Formats: sequence, C-alpha cells, structure tokens
Amino acid sequence: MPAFRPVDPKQSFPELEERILERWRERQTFRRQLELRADAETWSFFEGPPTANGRPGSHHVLSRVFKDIYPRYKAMRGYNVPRKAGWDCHGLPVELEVEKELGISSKDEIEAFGIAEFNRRCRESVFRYVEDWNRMTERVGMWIDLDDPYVTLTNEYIESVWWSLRKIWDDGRLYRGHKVVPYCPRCGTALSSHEVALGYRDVVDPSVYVRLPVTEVPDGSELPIEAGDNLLVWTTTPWTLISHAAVAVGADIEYVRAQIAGSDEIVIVARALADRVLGEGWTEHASFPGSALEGVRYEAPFDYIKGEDFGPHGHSVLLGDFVTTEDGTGLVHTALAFGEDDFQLGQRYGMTLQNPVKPDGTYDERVPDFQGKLVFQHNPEIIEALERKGRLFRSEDYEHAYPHCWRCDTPLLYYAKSSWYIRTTEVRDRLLAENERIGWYPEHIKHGRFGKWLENNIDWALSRERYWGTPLPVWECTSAGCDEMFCAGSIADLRERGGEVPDDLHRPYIDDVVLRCEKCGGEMRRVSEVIDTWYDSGSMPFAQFHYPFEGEELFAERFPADYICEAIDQTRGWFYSLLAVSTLVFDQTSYLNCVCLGLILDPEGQKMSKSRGNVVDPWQVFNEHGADAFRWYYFTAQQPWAGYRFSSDTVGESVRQFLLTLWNTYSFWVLYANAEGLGPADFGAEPPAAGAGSEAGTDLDRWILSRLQGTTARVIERLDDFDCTTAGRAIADFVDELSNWYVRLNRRRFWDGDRAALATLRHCLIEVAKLLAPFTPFVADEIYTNLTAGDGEAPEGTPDSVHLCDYPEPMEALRDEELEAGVEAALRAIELGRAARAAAKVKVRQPLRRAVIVATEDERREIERLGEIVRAELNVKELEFVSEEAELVSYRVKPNYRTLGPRFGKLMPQVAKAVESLDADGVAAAVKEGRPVGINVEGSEHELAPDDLQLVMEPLEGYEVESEAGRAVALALELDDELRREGLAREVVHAVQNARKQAGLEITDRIELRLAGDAELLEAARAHEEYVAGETLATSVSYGGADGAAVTIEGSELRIAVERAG
RNA sequence: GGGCGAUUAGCUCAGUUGGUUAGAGCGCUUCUCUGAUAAGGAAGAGGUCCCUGGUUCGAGUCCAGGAUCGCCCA
Repeated sequence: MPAFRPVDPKQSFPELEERILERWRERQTFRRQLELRADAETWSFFEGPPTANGRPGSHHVLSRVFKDIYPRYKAMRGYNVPRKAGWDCHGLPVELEVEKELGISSKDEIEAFGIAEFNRRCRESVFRYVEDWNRMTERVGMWIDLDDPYVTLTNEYIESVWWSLRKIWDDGRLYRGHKVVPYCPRCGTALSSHEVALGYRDVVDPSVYVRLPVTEVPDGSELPIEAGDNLLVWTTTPWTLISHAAVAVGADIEYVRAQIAGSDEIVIVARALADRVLGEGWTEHASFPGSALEGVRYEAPFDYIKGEDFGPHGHSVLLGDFVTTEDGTGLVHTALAFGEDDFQLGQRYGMTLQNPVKPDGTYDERVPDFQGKLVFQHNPEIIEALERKGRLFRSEDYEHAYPHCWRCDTPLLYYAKSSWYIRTTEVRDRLLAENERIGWYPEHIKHGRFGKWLENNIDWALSRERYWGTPLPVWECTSAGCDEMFCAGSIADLRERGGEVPDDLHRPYIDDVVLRCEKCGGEMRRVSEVIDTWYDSGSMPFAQFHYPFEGEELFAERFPADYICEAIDQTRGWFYSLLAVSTLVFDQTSYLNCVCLGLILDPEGQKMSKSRGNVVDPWQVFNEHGADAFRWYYFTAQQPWAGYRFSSDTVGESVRQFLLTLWNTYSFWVLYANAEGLGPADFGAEPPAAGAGSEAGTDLDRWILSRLQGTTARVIERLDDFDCTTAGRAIADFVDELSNWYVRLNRRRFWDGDRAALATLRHCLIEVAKLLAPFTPFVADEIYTNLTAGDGEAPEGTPDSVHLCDYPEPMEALRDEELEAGVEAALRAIELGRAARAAAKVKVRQPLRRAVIVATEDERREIERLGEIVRAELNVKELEFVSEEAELVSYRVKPNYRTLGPRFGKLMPQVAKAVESLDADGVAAAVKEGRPVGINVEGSEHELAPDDLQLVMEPLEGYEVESEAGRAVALALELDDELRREGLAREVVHAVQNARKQAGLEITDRIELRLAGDAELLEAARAHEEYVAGETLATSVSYGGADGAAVTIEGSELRIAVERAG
C-alpha cells in the first residue's frame, strides 16, 4: 500500500522547486490545464510585451508574477484562460544597442553602414536575452505560452498594424503636420509626448536677462519710451537667441519704464516682476499696457539672421496671449522654430520661419562663430558674446526639470518640423467614456493620473525618422504638382497598385516598393518614416492573431481583455496606446481591468539602478529562498502599487513567517500518518462529497473546518477584486491558526493516530494548498500531490496536480459562527491562564488544582464545551466559573457610544457620566434580563435599552489574575503532595523524552527504561508509572542501577537509561 | 508652478460607514514551552497616528491650509 513521501522539515525550497518544475514538464501540467478548460467561458489576459534585448531584473519578476496569479486563479475557477506570450521588437532602444555595438552614433553613420545590415542586426539583438527571459519566466512559475508568442516584427504583425492605420486614415485621422515637436538631435527623430514623459530630469541651465535697445517707436505712438531704452528679455535657452525673431508681450499686462538704482540705465519690464528683476530702489518713469508696445523695433541680440528675413514683423514687439508674469521679465524672447508658442505666434503674424539649426542639432553655415557642437553646448560662448556686446543684463543658474531623450539622455530640442500625427483629440470624449469601463487597481488612477492625462490629450505624434520599426505605410506621388497620397492597409493593397512586395516588410526593402499613381499615373514612393513602437504594442489585441486577415475567432473570443497588468509608468505608455488604438479602430477599450505595479526600491528607499549598484539579481533570490518565497513576498508585503523596499533578506523573512509554518504543519502530518502506516487510500477522496466535517470528531475539528470556510469565502472575495494582498494575508492567518492552535491543542490525538484528527488536518492542508496554488504554485503542488497520491499514482478521479483542481468554495454547512466565538473565548482563557502562570512563575508542567475563569453565561457554556482542552493546556484539575456574584469580579457599566451618540448628541458627556454613576450590579441584572434602565440627564428622564449599555467585568485585586477587556483567569496556586508528585512525574517524562531524542530514537521506537537517583523523583515516577511509561513508549520501567546520563530536576539528580526494546 | 499619491512603534506594514485602552510582524530585553517547528507563548521597552486649524457629543479616520517624500505633467 502506497505511503506518503517522507517530508524533510529542513527542505530546501529552491531544490524542491526545481524538482516540481521537472514534474510539470514531464506531465505537461500547464498544457493540460489549458485543455481542461478549453471549452469553458474565456477569461482573457493580454501580455504587455517586454523587450528581450536586456536581462530581466527583479522588477520584471514583479510583473511576471502578477501576470501569473490572476490567470491561475481564474483557470482554477473554471475559466478558459489562454496565455499567449509576446515580444516587443521595434524601436529606438534596439537601434541604440546596435549603434553601441557598431561604435557609431549618428544617422549618417547608420546610412553609410547600410540600413539592410543595420536592421538585420537589430532583428538579432531583439532576441539576444530571450533565453534569459524564458528561464526566469519558467523558474518563477509563470505559466504563459512561450512557444507561440506574438512577435511585433513579423510581416503578419506589421500587416495588421497597417490595416489599423488604414482604418484611421479612412476616418481622416492620420495626417502630416508641421509643428514644434520634442526632438532628439542625436537620434534625429521626434518623440511622442509619452516618450518625453519618460525623460524629465533636473538640470541647471543658464538663466540670462538680455538688453534689447529700442531703435524705433511706431509713428504717432504716445508711448513714453525712447530709442536707447532697453527692453529686457529672459531666457533659459541662450542658444535660441541666435534665432531671435521677435519679442512677445501680454496686451493686458502692465509694463513700466524704469530707471535702475545707481545707474542711468532705462529698462522696460512688467511691473509685477520689476522688484524681482531690478532689485530694490528702481524708479518708475512711466507705465503702460503691453498693447502699447506693439510694433516697437529694437536691436536683436545677434545679427546672423536679419530682422527682415522673418518678414515685416521681424525684430519687433508683438502681442502674445501666452505671456505671463510668473517668471522672467514679462517680455518673452521668441525664436519661431523652437517653441510651440513661438511657432504659433509666428504663424499668426505671418512670419517666415528661419531655422539655423540642422537636424543633427548643430548650427548651419549661417552661424559660423558657433560650429561643431550641439547648440546647447554653445551656451557659455553665447553668454560671453552677449557680455562682450554689452547686452548681458544678468546671468545666473536656473534649476528646472528638462526633458531628455529617454534612451540616449541627450537634452531634447523643441524643434519645428513635419511629422505624422493621429488626431486622437477627435476621440478624446470616447477615450474618457471607455476609461469609465476600466477597473483600475488602485482605483484613483482612473480619474487621477490616467483620467487627467486623457483630458489633456494631444494628437499622437506617430512618426519616427528612424530605421528599425514598422514602416509607415503611406506612399506619395513624386510627380511635380501631384499631391496624391495612398495609405496601404494590406500587402494586397500594394500588389493591386503594382507594387513588388518584398519578403521583409522592413526598411530598406519596403522603400523600394514603387506604386502607380491613380491620379496622374506617376510614380509613388513611400514616405521615409517608421512609426512609434508604442503603436505596435497598442495594436497587440488584434495584431497578435494577424487579425483581420486571420484569427477572427480568436480575436472575437479574447477581445477585450479581462485583465492586464504592468508597472505604473505605463500609464502614458502601454495603458494609453492600448486604449487609444482600440478606441480609434474599434471604438471601445481593449481591457476591462488593469493592475498597476509600483517601483522596486532598495531597503533605503532608493531606486534600484545599475549605477547605484543596488540591483538585486532575481537569481540570487531564487537560489537563496526560491520562487514561492519571492512570489509570496510580492503578493503579501503590501499593495503592489505602493512599491517595495526590497532585498533578498526581506524575502527570507516572508519564508520564515509563512512558508515554514505551513511546511512544518505539513511535515508533522506526514510524520504521524506514516507512523500509523496509513496511505492515501485510507482517506476518502478529496474534496469529500459531503464535506470532511462528517467524520470530524471534536468541536475543535468542526471549529477549524468552519474557519476554513470563512477563510475560503474571504479569499475568493478578495481575489475577485484583484486584491491578492488581503487574500494572501487571510490564508496566512488561517495557517497560523491551524499550526499554533489546531495542531498544538490536538497533538495528543495525532500521537494516538486519531483518524478524525488526521483526516481533518489533511483536508485543511489540501484545501490550503488549493487556495495557495495561484500564490505559491510549487509548495502548493508538493503538498497537494503528496497528501492525495503519496508516493504512488493519484487515485482515479483525483487530479495529479493542484493546478488541475477547482478552486475551493466555502461549504456553508460547515460554518458555525457560534462555535467560532466559543473557541475564541476558550483560546483567550488559555492565553490568560498562561500569562497568569508566567506572572506567578509556575511552570506549565506543574499541575494546579483549579483555574477560576471570569466569563459571561454565554462564554461559560462555550468554554465548558472545550473544558478538557482548556484544563490540559492550563494543566489544572478543574475549572471554576464566576460571574457577577463572585468575589473575583466587579462590573463597570459603559455607555454604547455608537447607539447613544446619534440620539443624545451634545448631551453625550452628561449621559456618559449618568451611566457610569449607575449601580453597576443592578444595571447588570437588568441588562441580563433585557429590562430597560432609566437615567436622569439634566432633569429629564431617559430610558436606555440593554443594547445601549456595555458591561465590563473587572477582576478584583488580590488574586493571581491576568485580565484584559473584561475577561480574566485566576489560578489557585497552593500545592499539595499529590500535585507536587504529579508535577515531578511530568518533569521525569520531559527528561526521558530528551534522552530519547539524544539517543536518536524514532518517535515510534519502544524502549526499556531504567531510572535511578533522587528518591523523591523515583517515588513520583513510581506513583505515575503508567503515565510515564505511556508517554515515553516504555515497555518496562525499572528503578535503580541506571548508568545513563544524569539530569537535574528541581535541584535533584536523576539518571536515565533508555534502550530500544527488542 | 500644476496633478496624483503617501506620511501610524527603531524597521516593514494593518487599522472596517467617525465610537472612547491604536494593533501585528521583525529587531531588542527578560522569562517560558516543546517527541512537528528554522518555530510557538508571555511580559517589558518603544507612539505628538507629519503639523496647524475646522466640522462633530466624539477624529488615526471627514474638511481646509501647510510640511516632507515619491511619481507624473509643464
């Protein structure tokens, strides 16, 4: 008959997990779970694709395990939960890696190297660490189909993306615009707003105030200023002064003509800023609104570009509604090409754009004095030049957040150029409406960070002037005068227009596809851009199936996703691109629930980064503590979005706290089941049809089963709300109760091989294993498989893995809340009694005559049900109960604020006083009989119902009593000879047990016991010989002549010899 | 400068619709129990629930302002 696999109490979890992984591989457990639920209702999960061109770190483990727990849970709840992996392949990060490898850093160099070879290397690079990812994913126990991932670089994927762009094109929402965009001069491409958001950093920039001497005031102006007065402008980007086009002022802002203290210099600034800019003591000569300044001409800071090159308004004062008096001078230096406001202003005044900065971020030939470096690196020289020309009014440092390229860290330029946009602003209301349908965890993301972001939506800057990405499928006619454009929505579209479709849809091959213009018959060529890689990942709901070209059923079944999960920084990344693409294409959200994960910090609260050297390698944690420990820590340490202060040691803590407690309980069970020679067949099938309670023998059995039902209900409720933190803690509480109360109080039954106790604990462990399966899939499966199948095959009808089971559901018939309350009272009595023993310094081994317990009638009844256990735990011969009449206790009456507060309001303090001055014993009697009690408050009578009063029992002074919150336990401390002898007999047993242990005996070994030494001890042993022999499994006890080890008991010597009985 | 979030014991965190002694774990000290336990139990030390106002009979909890930290935006 098969037995249970023996359990090593010192089991290494990492080693165990490797073994279980092997078992899953052999038995194909994941595949079988998918098949088991294949026909069930689908619960859809979308994988946000990682990029595999870097090694996975601890933060990736976090998202891996959160992407695993809810799908596992839902699969056990009976849903079909397909889990398709995915890889994000395109984009700048990949190109950068390859650039680094090649030792190049500009687009010219890439083109000289050859786009074909460059992209070939990108394609290779994307999967460089895919094996590391796969190993980590498997090791952490994430079940996802890594053999059939979607890959954003395939022709199929690209074609689906094209199809969606064509849809957007047909809706008139894909357009080419000329705007000032955040632009990385090193990468040579514009960035979308969500990319910009990734790169803000605090930097110190120069902050300069520049004099612009007035040359001409418009004819007929009453303006009280003169040629030679200085307009003061302020900028933190001195390099843009080269391109200075105009000064903007606010029409309604008040300006002053001011003389600076101790100088005859006259300057023009906004009044509101004059103190700050000029310091104390300036003199006002005149004031006027900004509107009066319009048309004033002045001398520009530099003359590389003439005023007339900008048109008639060049180098003159203009009115701009964006001017504020928050900082600067109230006169804004305007360089048309380098700011959105500047650009708009130029357009309104019909100015000609002049941009002396080349796409590579350096000045062109018009600026011969500043050559060779990125424009902002010329700032110091430009400030010097201003100084030399006497134009520098003041220069200081200015610390502010400035966006940098999120991958190469180059400061961005705001730069006027043409790019392709999606008119997302047109669907903003739809985005907001669909956001309402999404369940956010934490909830505040919906109307907070994400909702606010949607409200401020701007058009999606889609194009990138790069190489390794999904090509923008727009062709334009090259014939002069023909402006025909065509957006391809499929490969077939290209063929139809006469295109030769290459085997690889990437650049440079796609650039060779020439189409026929339907309008003029000329040649159409593709625009040069590729698209934002965020658009790729946002398209995964359909592109992962090559929808709509194939995969129609899969798409219909899985769209929208019930669940996605990523780090919170994806608010503007994937969370947005997913919602935006599906709203544009399908007019609805593609996900219904979204769990956001926080940052991983080191124990000091610092962000983990390679440069700080505080990164924890996940493999260190796997090898030291195991994947279950890692997972358990992430699931239960705190709500995941709060972030983690993380180290390998904190994971170790969670092992000790929880996993070891569980493991010890489990190994305890197996030890005794095997000692009884039992095997799985000796227990009924799990779960038992009518519930395990049917064979439960005792109140404690029924109690722990009732607690199990409550725990199960709570866990399901929390997991359904994506709250594994509270769910996990509920399981931990149960396991703690199981180990520290149920097992401890029933230890004797296990020694005796009591079937009901063994069955009850087994059932609890199996159900806990099922509850835990989504959390800690390894240890859960180990416990489950051993308890159900032992070292043999799983019995007919019993799944061979916990992951093929149904998740437990609470069995209401087994719940007994009255019993739970009663046991609770008994446990409290035990705790108080032990505290009283500690206070009296009387060991638990010393029996006492009597414990006096203060309890209400209800509590007394419950405690008496468990009287035997309470007596055994407290080691007393009898329990005595006292209530109101007893000398041990007095009553205090307190008002029930919750009921009386609303009724009496302001009078509460007086009510409280009146209640507490009542005769407590009289009130107690009334309350017990359910009679109302009258009080007098400020002269008027009020009647209080029993519910309005709380009785607090307080023990009287003078006893060895421990009490809390109205409960108390007192111990009778006097000893007689009989009690003393019994106590000594227990000491002897204790000593013999230690001797057995030292002799290395198995717990089932019988012994021959010889005792010698102190007469009183021997007498005690003789008096209780049956007890001593029974406890120590002695087949015989003899006295005298023992040559065994000596121990000291109560100051006397005892020599013990144990020998295995034949 | 704006938005969102956080702030409870030395550390990591709980704290129900506002209800009258604010909790747990870890760590520390002392004691104890143990034939499952790397554990368990008891006691002790450790709190301005970030601050200031307000609402209320009553505020860790609600409101306003402020401070500090984090993330995001400009």
